[in-house]
Amino acid sequence: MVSIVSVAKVAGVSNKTVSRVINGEPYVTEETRERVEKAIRDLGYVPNMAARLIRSSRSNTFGIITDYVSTTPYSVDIVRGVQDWANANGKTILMANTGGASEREIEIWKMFQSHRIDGVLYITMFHRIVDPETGDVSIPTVMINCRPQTHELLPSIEPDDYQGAQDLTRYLLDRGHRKIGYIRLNPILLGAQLRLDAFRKTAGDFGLAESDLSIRLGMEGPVGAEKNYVFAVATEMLQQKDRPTAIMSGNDEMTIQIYIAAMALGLRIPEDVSIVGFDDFRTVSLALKPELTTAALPYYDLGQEGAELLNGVVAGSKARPSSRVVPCKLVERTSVCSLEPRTSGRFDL
Amino acid sequence: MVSIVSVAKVAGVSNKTVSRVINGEPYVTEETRERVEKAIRDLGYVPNMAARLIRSSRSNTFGIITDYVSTTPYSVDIVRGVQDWANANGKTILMANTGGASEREIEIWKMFQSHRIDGVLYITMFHRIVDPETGDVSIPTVMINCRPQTHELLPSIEPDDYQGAQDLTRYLLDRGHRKIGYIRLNPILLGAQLRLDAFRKTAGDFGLAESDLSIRLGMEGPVGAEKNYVFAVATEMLQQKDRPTAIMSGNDEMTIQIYIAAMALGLRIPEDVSIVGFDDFRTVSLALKPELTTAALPYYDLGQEGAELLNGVVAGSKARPSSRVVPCKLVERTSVCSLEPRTSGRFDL
DNA sequence: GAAAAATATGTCGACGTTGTCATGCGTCTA
DNA sequence: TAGACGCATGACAACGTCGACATATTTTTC
Repeated sequence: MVSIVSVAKVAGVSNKTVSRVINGEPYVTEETRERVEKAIRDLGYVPNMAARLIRSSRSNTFGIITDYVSTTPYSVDIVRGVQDWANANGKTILMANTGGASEREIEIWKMFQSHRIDGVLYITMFHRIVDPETGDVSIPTVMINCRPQTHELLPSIEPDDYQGAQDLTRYLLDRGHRKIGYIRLNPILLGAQLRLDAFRKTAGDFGLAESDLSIRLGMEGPVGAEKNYVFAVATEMLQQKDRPTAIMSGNDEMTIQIYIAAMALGLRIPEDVSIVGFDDFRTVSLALKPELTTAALPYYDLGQEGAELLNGVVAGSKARPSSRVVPCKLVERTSVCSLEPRTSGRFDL
Repeated sequence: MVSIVSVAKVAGVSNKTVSRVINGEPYVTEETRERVEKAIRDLGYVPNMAARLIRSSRSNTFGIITDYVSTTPYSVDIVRGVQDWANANGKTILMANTGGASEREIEIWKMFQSHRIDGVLYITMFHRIVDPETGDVSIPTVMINCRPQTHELLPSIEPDDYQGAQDLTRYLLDRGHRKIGYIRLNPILLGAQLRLDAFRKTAGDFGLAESDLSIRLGMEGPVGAEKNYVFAVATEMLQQKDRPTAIMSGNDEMTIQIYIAAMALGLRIPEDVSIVGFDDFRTVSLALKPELTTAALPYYDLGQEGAELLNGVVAGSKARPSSRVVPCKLVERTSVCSLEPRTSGRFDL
């Protein structure tokens, strides 16, 4: 392997001078610099990170730990966000996933430590509460899409499920819907409660009575093996003589069944029922016709901001280990219609 | 940072002896070994990979390059497959994604080189033909879910789209379907042609005439901004007086619209039309009711086998740079019904 | 019971890089 | 014109690990 020494030899300078050129340090003549650069090109020299690390003990590397339950396919956008940030800032990414096994997790932390990682991003594939099994390893850590339960407060970045559901509810209210159905997400998901709370509160604040809201459970049970009531619940909801004019659902996946239930009853969307989803699973939200109005989880941004935050922590900013929250974005498509002249301004900013 | 030297000091032996213990070399007394191990535990010593690499110039690290068009959400299972293999075999994974930019790609290869990566897995998120932009870097490489176009033949691992479509077609024929509709995938996808060919050939071999097959284009245009005719095409197909008894579609995403089209026409699935998909996007195939019979792409296996193959290449097995193909798996659910007593054995193994 | 073999441990240097310090040279200041 | 200063470069050590080799101790062999 061609090293700094061979370059130095070819360029006729000392290895320290080559080092200076590589790192853009001052005090090198233009002429020397060019000679060295030519030698580098000619030899195809590439600096050896391992050697660099061994001297400076800064690896410029972040580790990513994921749990990787791939039921929520778009959450990998978090990783993409991190990678893009890392790329833009000259960091390297080491990746590992636990598959849920906690012995595995301990190994991973050891592995990270042995690579002298600068910091760790602990990423879960759905929004939840977890406690990282760090073993006795301590490396600066930021949690993304999850939050620690116990004492040891690690900074975390989470999606704002509450605000997302609030926006969707307002969107429906704004368009004149006064009887709204809500089919709930599996309650073991952290987002489920937040979204439901937002829905209730927002509708309540607007003046709707609890009787205007039909709130029903759509799924329950362990992730990956849940019981699914969505089709039945939606069918029932839509058969009431006083049926809702709009249905909100826990996520886009559930929405497919609501669509099918509606169509099976001969109802048109959005003329007869308006429907909104949550998550913006694009395989679903764009494939449904009419395309689905939904709230996009800010996965990519979570990744970017998480990396940014971790970088701050590593650099030593004594940042309060607070939990930051990133807003969801309402994606307006064509699954909702206005029932009456828009009651404008009611919820405008 | 605690190093081998501090351990040696505590244990009262030379650093070489510590090294021996760490690497499980012979010629160490049980008693010494225990003393050293205790010192390691007490100090929380973890070997420094960088230093190890610098000595042995084997990084035990694989790099992953992805293009990361996240339109095909489950293809990240490839990465999971690689990671699990790496974990089981003590390798580390460095990840980077191009986002499609080729300058970026060249940078990545440089970066990999500077980490003295042992080999590279070049992974695309949908099945296609690509030529890696390696710059002038040469590292052992295996391509997964894609295939090189030009001269420089790199080994590759691909899903067997042909066999998958063949299995699905046989499945329908076996159940008595003799008039079958087919809604084609975007032709710019490599799988599109393979799947269509398999469908045509298999139906033809069985004795169906071209007139028994209605083959229609469902999508076209650049990935991410394609034109979508699926709903219209499906509606039209199902309105023919002599309509097909079963419809195959390019992928599960398209299938949603076929379901909706069918329901809108008052047709029941599978009693009036049977439907099969392709890909097993579980957000869709499990969410549709009735659940969708489809062919699962072997993403996870692609990852595993790719890593395995790369390992062989790195170890120097002069393996022919052949293209290996991994079978798709038919996932039987409830979207297909039998039209007549099963013509058993026709296609049995 | 001496030579040979097997076992147990240590010394030293090298991997590729960069930080520290030293040196050489030209230019400015008083 | 001597001393001070700024710039350009080099010599050398050190980071943590392990391979090559050397040495010391025990066991086996005939």
